[in-house]
Amino acid sequence: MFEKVSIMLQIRGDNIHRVLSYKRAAEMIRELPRDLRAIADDGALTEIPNIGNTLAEKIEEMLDTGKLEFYERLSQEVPPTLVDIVNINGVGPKKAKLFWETLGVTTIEQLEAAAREGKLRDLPGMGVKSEQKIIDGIEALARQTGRTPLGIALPAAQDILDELLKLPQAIEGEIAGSIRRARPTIGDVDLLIASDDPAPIMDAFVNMQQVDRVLGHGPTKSSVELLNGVQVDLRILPKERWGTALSYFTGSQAHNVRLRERALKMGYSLNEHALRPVDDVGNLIDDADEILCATEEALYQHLGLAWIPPELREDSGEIEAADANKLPELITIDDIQADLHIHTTYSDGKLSVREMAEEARRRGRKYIVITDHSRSLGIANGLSIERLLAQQEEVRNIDDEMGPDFRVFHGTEMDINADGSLDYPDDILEQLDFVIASLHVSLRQDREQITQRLLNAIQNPHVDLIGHPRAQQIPNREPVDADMDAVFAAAAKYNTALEINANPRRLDLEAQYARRAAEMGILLSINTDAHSADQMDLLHFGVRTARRGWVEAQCVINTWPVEQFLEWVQNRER
DNA sequence: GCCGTTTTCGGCCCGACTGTTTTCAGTCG
Repeated sequence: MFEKVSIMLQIRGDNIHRVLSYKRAAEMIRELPRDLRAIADDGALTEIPNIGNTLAEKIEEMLDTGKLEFYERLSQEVPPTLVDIVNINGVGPKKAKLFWETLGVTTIEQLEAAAREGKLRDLPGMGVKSEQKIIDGIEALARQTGRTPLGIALPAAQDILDELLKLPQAIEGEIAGSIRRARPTIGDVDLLIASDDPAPIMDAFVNMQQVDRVLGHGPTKSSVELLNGVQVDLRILPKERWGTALSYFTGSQAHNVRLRERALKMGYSLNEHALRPVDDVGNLIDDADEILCATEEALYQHLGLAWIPPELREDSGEIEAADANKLPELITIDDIQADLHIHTTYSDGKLSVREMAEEARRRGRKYIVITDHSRSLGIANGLSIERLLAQQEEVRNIDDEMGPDFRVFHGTEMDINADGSLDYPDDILEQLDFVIASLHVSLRQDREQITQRLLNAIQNPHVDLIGHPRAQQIPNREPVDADMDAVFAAAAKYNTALEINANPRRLDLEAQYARRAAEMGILLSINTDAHSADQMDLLHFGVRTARRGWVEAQCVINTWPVEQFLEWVQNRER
């Protein structure tokens, strides 16, 4: 609602900072790891950054009545459907207002018809090209499938970058933007290349075979839309400006704004090229030399800050932490000792127990747990109690064969059934080394039921870990509607760990929830949930997600040596 | 509309590219 209001205010011509206030509030609310209602009940709405008294009141009104009177009134002045028109690439609030006031256009359909009839070209500031651009933009919008999952975007971006880096003019390159920050979904791909001769690289870029249309083509910046609908932006700057360029192009925008504000207070204007000295009122000092930063470290140092890992750059406290020298020591992929969530041909995996063990060992893991699906999940060939016990024998044998330096344990990924019961009885769970409980069915139950199912699992003394707790699938399946405050409270109380599932289709818990869990002292576990050997290579997505959640190694149980892991599992059951 | 190592009032980051204009507004990130 606030995002919509923000755009409507902009069309109306309100003060841009008021407009941005609504926009920032909307962004903040979207990323919250708690229910807005729970925060409101605590009277803590204004503790959310960018939410002041006015917006807090509006939130309360919406929570109480389901409506916002301010929006209703605004809708009388500005047709809400104009918001859709602003979503067309190349159309902003000014053009939307122009089309509405001169032609009475309020919907995308009307705009497309007007454009095709050639009615737009004669409007002030418009021309034939602009008219065609709007038609293209509407067609592109129809093709768009929304945000791209990180798991798709990252390898695709790497392919394009590798291709461009083959050119002799390219010195080095990096994927920047939200991919570098490891957001679970990506709006567009941002690439940065260092070069003193950008033109040939730009030309190669806009002429790549997978390019559908060129959105912009300049000497230092170009944008294209690929045939698959993904937008890719390329920036090229000289190597001696790499630090400011990479920082700028990594974002987030909110983080950049904070850095630039900080630079101004220190007497510098910061952009992607350099730091430039300014006077007291912020005007550039003409004859002063600019300060170049060849590395991000140098830039942050000039700003009096420790280097901030990209995953933290969301203006969610990282600048304050860097200022106080209290940045977390983020977990790295080398910290991971084990994979506690692995499937085999016993259920729906592609490889045998032995093959998965060998693949895990080859990738440097020190121990794994075999966790196939439980009996009720027929679609995944879930294991009956008999098959589960037979599997245990095989796991024991393979564990023996592989020697003391690589351990194979036996567990299960047990379903939390729709009625809230667990899929194996306690006397069976007791015999397993490690128990994951997960939601796979009846995910659209109401909040009370879903929450109770999760609590039932968390409270069972044999359940060690809740697998992919919110059961989301990116980009299509929304998370379950659970009371996460209650889930976290129970996990803390019963010392049950929560998973960060590394598969890029899940990334669940998401970062903001992982952060909150870790702050509450809840243990986490980053696992691949691998059904095949190559899925074991997706581990880094889970680690990146954990890093976005400010997670340090010691609160992730599979960073522990095997002895510590076993001790924890055994002690917590008592 | 938010917010405070200068401020409870008066600020609020910065630049590239396009298309329409004769110097810049609009859009985007």
